[in-house]
Amino acid sequence: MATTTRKYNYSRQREVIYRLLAGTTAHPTAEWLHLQARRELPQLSLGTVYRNLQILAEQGRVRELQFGADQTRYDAMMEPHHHFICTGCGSMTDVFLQRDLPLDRLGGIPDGAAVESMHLELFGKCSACFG
Amino acid sequence: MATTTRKYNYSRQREVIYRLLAGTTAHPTAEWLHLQARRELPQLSLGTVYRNLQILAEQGRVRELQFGADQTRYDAMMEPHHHFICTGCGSMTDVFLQRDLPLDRLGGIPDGAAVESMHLELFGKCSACFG
DNA sequence: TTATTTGCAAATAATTTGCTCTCGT
DNA sequence: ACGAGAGCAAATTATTTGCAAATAA
Repeated sequence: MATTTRKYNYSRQREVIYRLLAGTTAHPTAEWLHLQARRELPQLSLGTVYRNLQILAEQGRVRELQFGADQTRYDAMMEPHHHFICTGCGSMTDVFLQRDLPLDRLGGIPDGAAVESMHLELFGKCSACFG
Repeated sequence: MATTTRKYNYSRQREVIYRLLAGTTAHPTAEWLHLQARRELPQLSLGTVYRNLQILAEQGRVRELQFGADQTRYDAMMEPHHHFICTGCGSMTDVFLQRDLPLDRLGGIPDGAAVESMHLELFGKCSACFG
């Protein structure tokens, strides 16, 4: 398979986007990043934001997150971790496992399949949305 | 909050869609369901499929699934369960936990937050894609 | 100077919606 | 009869892409 490698030049836009993403725990969308980044780079286009988020993901500096929402969210926290998602306001909070999940307690993993990573989604109400 | 209730009439289209979904473990997309259902209901439109999948979800008969893909997938298996997702071919397999996950091993759940449900995503290669 | 990146605008693709008509009760 | 559901096409929305000009190496 042609895992065509690729060369990455420096780009100010990309670093601004990355810095913003690394500086928040809010798991923002491309649109939010665009809005923020424009305070520094008023010409920055949304297309460029998307392109750079893709590149950052290829570089392993950023993770794309999906959950029942319409927009992809991004995360610069690359330590393995999981998420608590508030079903009230949609906010995502990082959750860390103190020990690995016991894979032996899982049934139904297809024969011969190799699990490479896992992501736990916890749904509920955050304190602001419930108490 | 206005959880506006709603009345549901019987609809042949809806039941065909549900039956197809309940009859497969493949976690199909709206498009696949549309294609299949049209063998029985040649006039069925894709919009109707989407509308009915939404209603079925409201009724708690169907679950919407998202994972890094572009298309939403649907699942009529409503027992709590989790998923193994092949990063090669994108197939999803149901995974059942033999015991509940030990929530006490999780760190970082925001104070005062109430976890209501969880979904574990396991990523890896299925036997066809790796061996 | 050569490949990469940008900004802009136009193109995609999945999903939703408006409208009129038909069906379920 | 009356509201719920269908079909169709047009509209939305997030994301991607083509292209000419700008930038990095």
